[in-house]
Amino acid sequence: MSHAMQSQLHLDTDSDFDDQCGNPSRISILGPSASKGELLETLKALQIHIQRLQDENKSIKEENKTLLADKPKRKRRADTQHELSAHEDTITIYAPTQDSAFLDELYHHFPESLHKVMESSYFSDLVLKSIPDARANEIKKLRGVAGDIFDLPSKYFTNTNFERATIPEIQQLLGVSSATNQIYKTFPPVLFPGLKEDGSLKTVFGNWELLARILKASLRGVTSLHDRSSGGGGAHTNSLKWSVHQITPGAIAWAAAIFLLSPDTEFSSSGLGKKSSINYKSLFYNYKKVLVSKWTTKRIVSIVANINRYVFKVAKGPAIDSAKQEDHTNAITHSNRSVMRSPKRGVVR
DNA sequence: CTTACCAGGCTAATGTCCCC
DNA sequence: GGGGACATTAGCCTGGTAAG
Repeated sequence: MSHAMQSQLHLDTDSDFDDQCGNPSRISILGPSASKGELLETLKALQIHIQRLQDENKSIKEENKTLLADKPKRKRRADTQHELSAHEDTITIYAPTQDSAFLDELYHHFPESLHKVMESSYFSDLVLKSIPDARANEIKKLRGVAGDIFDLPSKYFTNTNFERATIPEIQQLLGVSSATNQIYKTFPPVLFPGLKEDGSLKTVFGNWELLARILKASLRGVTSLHDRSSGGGGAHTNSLKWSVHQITPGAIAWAAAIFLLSPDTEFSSSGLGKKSSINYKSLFYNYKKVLVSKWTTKRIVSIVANINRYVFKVAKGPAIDSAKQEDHTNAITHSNRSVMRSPKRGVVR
């Protein structure tokens, strides 16, 4: 999977795309005389393959995130490199723990020249330690803009200890009836358009705008939300560093985790909320399962297209002519919009 | 005491604007 | 076009807090 790493080095995403999709050698597998049935068969196989690749891509991104968080970017860290070579090759990779499995997987994604370094306990300590750290930074960033994302006063979120459980609007989003009745659902109203729950999950994740805002803030930086006529640059955003050009089921599932709304003040690595006792980990897997299994359905496809457009389309120059966005997802966009604008969302800021 | 997490302040990187 | 001023970003550090 070194390809994913290479693509970090250059930002020309289009050429990547061409490499994979327009590669003549792949097409020639079929030969010029392929029948319609063969073509369809191949197309089907390719679609399945792509789906699998997207999933794989997601986990690689997760790994990348960790690694990049670790990479000695700042000068300060440079001197620690010397200690490494002197370090005895303590091998902690073989213990059958989850952490070790993770490291083992990382191991295979790296060039051989780095393997020695990776076997040092210094490396594993650093990697495992930086995971909560990177996550904390991400949460910190999102808390700062959570008010914008949810259309609620930002003071609800900037202070982690704010009594979010007592706020009626948040109770509605989470589907709890009162501050004392804190039983959380796997699919709370906030995941549905217009906060209308649907047990059959026919409309779940229909509130793509909310998910898209979370993902955009996370991937493109907080100011990308306000869509101002671009003030300045800034260090590379997460989407550049991770070479993310489209969202994945895991990304949506992550954005859907309702941690920001919950009364929890910290995101424990166990995936369990301390105050709320929400099992975020199982929520994540539930959401991901639904998304992956329905990834090719018309409804999810249009949601994904909407999110992708919102997050990744660069709104350069004057406002994009809405007529130009005419395509098959347009109808869905509009219908969703009208549903989203329910009276409940008219909260003053 | 150690570990895990987070907030706030700061640092280095980097894109855009604007004036020459 | 060249080169700062400026804005903005993620990452780092420190210190506080809570739990084991």
